[in-house]
Amino acid sequence: MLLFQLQGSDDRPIYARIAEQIKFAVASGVLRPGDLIPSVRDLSRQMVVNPNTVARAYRDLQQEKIVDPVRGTGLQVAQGAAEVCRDLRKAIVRDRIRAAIQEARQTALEPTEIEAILRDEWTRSNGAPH
Amino acid sequence: MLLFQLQGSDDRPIYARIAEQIKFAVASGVLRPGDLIPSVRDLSRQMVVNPNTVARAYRDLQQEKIVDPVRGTGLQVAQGAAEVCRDLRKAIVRDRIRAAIQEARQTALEPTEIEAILRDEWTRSNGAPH
Amino acid sequence: MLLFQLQGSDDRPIYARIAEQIKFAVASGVLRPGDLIPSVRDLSRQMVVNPNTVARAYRDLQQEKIVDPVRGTGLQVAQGAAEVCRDLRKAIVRDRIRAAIQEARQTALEPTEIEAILRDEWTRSNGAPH
Amino acid sequence: MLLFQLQGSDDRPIYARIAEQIKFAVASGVLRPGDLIPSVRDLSRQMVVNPNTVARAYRDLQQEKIVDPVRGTGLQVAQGAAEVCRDLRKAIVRDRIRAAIQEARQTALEPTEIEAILRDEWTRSNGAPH
DNA sequence: GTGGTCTAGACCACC
DNA sequence: GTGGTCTAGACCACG
Repeated sequence: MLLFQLQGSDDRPIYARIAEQIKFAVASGVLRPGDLIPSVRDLSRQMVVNPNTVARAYRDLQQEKIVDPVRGTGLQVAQGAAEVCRDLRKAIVRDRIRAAIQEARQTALEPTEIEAILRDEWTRSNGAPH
Repeated sequence: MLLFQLQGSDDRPIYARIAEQIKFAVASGVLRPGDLIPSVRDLSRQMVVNPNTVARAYRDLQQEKIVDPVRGTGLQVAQGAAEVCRDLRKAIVRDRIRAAIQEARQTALEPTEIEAILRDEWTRSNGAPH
Repeated sequence: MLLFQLQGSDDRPIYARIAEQIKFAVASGVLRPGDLIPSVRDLSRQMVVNPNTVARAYRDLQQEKIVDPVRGTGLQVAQGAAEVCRDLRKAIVRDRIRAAIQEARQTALEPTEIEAILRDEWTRSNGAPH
Repeated sequence: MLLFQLQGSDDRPIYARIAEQIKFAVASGVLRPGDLIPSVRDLSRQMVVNPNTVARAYRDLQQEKIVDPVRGTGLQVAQGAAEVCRDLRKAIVRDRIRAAIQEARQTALEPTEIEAILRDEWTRSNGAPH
């Protein structure tokens, strides 16, 4: 059974995180083209979130053509979605890392220090994988 | 002469970016304990921003004990501020990088792919330094 | 029904008095953890004060972790807040009394005279309770 | 030699504290009618304070008839000043204590708790006199 | 509906 | 000159 939930500290809007989770589920193959995603009502109950918030996430997903409406049934993962999401996922990851590094540079920290932090955090994340 | 200005795309509030710039200036030694920071009016003129917005940033800096008020004169960098800001700066950088890596992991990307991206972006940032 | 209002003569800023009233309401149990505090707009209307002034008070309360934001809903009293506020209230009272006594001593008044004033004012305040 | 200096934490304006110190010196007999008070320049240097600030304090003292100008010489303590200051001193002390007690009552603390604090702080101030 | 941000401009106390 | 407070009103994101 699919389980979506909000992770800890994160100041991004809830609807964006919900949409992202769906995309990542598609990207990793947990959800495949043709699969129905959870109904707004179900997901909102499961996540203890206002239904409007889930609806907003789903609206965004429709606009991005990640999901298609099926009359009287629900929303299904669109045909091209898997590939789109895989690309998207990688691009998102890359963008965030790029931004983090760029910001680090702008603080006038020594490049060697930044590199040390990068190595450090990478190995650390290997040691205690989520 | 000190030059503060708002960088390009950044969705954080203006006052937060102003406060951060001051902190980084202190961290890097451009501003030292005892120095007066630019007056609200000067800085607001220089940055083309409402004086209240600068005032808000300065108020936050006071609460964090980064600056001290000198009645009728202005705000001066507090005594312990340099060290505090250096630590702060490093902590901020570290946190952002950690968050970026952690999110990358949560997307179920292959670790080797993440590592590749890290390397790639790091060298890329060296090639075209800020 | 909760009633907040500005008391008579007091040269402290309005936002500080608003924040203090909230704290005291929490300390005395009128507001309990999980309760929503009045909305910025409601309270500003009730107190005949600019909404920004109330917002400023609420922002301070957030920084002190007395209240937590619930996105799109309002601000609720934080979990640990009751105890914090009780301590705070007592500390405030104690500090003010200590300061008053200390200043009395510094004026080179006879200790017996100070003590007499203390007794006098205490009984007087009992006679005509607020 | 007379020594005036600013005490620690106190958010009242500097000029008010200077004026108060002069008054208390008169009340306690350290300064007597006819005595010259320090010149603006001397006192400002001694207290490491802007001369304007001392001048402001002296202006207030003149308006209250605590000191009289002596042409080409300076300011001297006025004739009736000693008695005025003694009364003033007591009134100030009394007012502050009254205000402290009144505020304590408004916080909805138990009267017994307030009384305990009063006793406690009074004995404490006896134990470690300034 | 909620709070958050920003602008504009007035007034004040202090030095 | 300095910062601090307050008002008025606009706009935005979120639920």
